[in-house]
Amino acid sequence: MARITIHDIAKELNTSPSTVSKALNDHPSISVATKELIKTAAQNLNYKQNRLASSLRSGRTNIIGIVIPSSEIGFFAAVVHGIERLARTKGYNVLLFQSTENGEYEVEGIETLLQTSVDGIIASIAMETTNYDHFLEVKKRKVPLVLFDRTKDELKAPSVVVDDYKGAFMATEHLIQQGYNRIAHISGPQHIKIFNDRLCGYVDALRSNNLTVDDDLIQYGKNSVESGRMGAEYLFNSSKKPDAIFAAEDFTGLGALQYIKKQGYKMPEQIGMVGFGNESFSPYVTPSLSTIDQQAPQMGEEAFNLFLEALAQKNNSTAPTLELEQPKKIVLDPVLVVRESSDRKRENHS
Amino acid sequence: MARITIHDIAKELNTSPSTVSKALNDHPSISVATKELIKTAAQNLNYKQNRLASSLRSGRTNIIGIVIPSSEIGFFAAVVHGIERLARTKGYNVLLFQSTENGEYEVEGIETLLQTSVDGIIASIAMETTNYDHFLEVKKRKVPLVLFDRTKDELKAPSVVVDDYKGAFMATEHLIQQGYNRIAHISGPQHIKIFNDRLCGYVDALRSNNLTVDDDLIQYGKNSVESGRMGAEYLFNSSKKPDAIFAAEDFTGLGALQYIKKQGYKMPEQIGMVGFGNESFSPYVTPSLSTIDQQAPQMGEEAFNLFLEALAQKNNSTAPTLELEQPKKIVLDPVLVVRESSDRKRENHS
DNA sequence: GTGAAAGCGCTAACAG
DNA sequence: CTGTTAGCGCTTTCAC
Repeated sequence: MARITIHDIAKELNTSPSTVSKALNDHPSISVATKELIKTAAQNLNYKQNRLASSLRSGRTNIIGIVIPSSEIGFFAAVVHGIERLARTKGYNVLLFQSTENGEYEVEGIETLLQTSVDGIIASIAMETTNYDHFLEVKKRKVPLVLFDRTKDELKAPSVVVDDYKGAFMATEHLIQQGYNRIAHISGPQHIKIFNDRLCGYVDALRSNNLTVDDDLIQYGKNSVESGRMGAEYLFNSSKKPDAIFAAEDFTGLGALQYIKKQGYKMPEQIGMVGFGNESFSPYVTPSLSTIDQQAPQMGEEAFNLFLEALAQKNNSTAPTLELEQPKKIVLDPVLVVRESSDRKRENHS
Repeated sequence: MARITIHDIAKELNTSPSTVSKALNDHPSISVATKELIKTAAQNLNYKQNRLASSLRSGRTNIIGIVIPSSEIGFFAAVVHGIERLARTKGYNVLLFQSTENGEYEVEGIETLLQTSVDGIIASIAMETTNYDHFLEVKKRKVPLVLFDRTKDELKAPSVVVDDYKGAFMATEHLIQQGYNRIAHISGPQHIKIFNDRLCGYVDALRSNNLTVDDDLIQYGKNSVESGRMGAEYLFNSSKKPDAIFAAEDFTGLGALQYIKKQGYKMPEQIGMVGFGNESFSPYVTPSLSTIDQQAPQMGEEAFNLFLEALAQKNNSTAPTLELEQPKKIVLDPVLVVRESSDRKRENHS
């Protein structure tokens, strides 16, 4: 009645456990006939491999760990989807951790993944993280580490990001082309690279279009609907009201959008707005929110591919892993998604 | 340079592996002094437990498997959050599978969880699932199984749901109280219990308010924005136009809402609308969508508690588990969330 | 092409 | 309170 093991199958067929193991793993040195025999017997006995035992012995789990801030942020959920979809085809399963932007939870998550002997870790760093020892630990244990979106160059891990600078530049220039010229920016925490990059893209787009950069038009929010609302409130109560806002991500943009609507401004006629991230709600708000799409599913797939590369490199230990060389960094092209909130030229919204 | 094991610690301290193991696990039979000693040594050597070995030996993984249709549906993401938050405090980790509503993936997911020897499985059944053998397999292997939201009574597993009938009744009655009287319903696949329950709640609310139930006002959709749009289109092109819609979930509601807006109807003045599920986008659409909140985080916590109960019952094998008795079923109270799409009496929207 | 033997790292009796 | 022993179920040399 207890769980069926390869010993049971071996006994049943008067053969040895090792033969059964090899047969079930399609080892080349087993004849097709016995493989057949063993596989059907396994089916009949309703045998299920014990992966713990297998992994303990072989040193591989075929599990890849993912650490993200939150799967309630559509972007991360979509990246995970991309990873999973590809991982499945390669025989990998996914163990998911959410840090909820909390540094300690992130440490715990990494710890657990390491204890579980995952074959690799793909992560996007939590907002609150300031110490990176846990990631260094991953590298020290020679577990392949790949970062995406919220990366950290100092960790020298292969990574995949969208070109945040370019995306911000595109968003800002789009607003300029729509005829807005007092464009404000609500950014995020500057210790996170992507928000700084987006800020730089915004600034450079203004400059290269001969618009002045006004510090008073730059707000620093915390990536929430609420902080977007507050940022907009501040901007519109200042002496230098903007006529458009580029928000560093869609949640902030949504908050700002709500405030602007509430104040009775017409959007996009009077005020324009572009977000960043193409969140799932963005097409559905009114006016629908223009944004920069970050190519989430691709990002996931690229991240998984980087993991496979790192794994191959690790196993192929003929080369002693030149730690000196720069890790591979894949930069995806952002895509501008124009919706009602910035489409002043057409004004084709209902 | 290789991974540190308890043997290394034992050697270091001239003691035995078993003592080290016990100390690290806070076994009562070890003196506080040696525990102290061993723990600091472990820290210094940067020891990390090998959970595979531990689990293989002990028979417990402290991992709980979750199978959901998709974490891109806010409700499921929120339930998972609820489970995780509680599980963490009890020393459990979560292994997450998404079936993407696909029956085969669901089978694969369950299979993998079983192979990984998770201590229990919490699941919500995929739309496409019609065969339940994989869930029966879980029970056969004596792995505690808990279902939530998309449950199946025949599986005789403990479960937690929101009172779907009551929620639908509340939603419909709310529309009636707002003065609507030709209330349509866009439902979901009827082989899924919750959608049938919601349909019944709708019907009974009409009846108990002396409104006639008109089959032509009932549409059967597939839980997507698109199918909501189509359902609404059909209803508004029929000879019997409704003046309100109760949608079986928010995605459908959103699609219907979009169609209605596009047609130029004023909402809620002319047409009222209530959804179900309180998706993350629902407060942000225009008009914001009234809905039934399903208490997702609570649902997650209750589900985890049911798992703990089942586990306790399994271990406490003095009683030979009366399979005859009905499994525990927790029914949460739904909460009506009134927003702009149905708030005709106040009409306090911007 | 098949089987015997060893052991992955840990925990759980049990003896001391 | 500590140490010895055995073995979880599997994979992997290495003989045959």
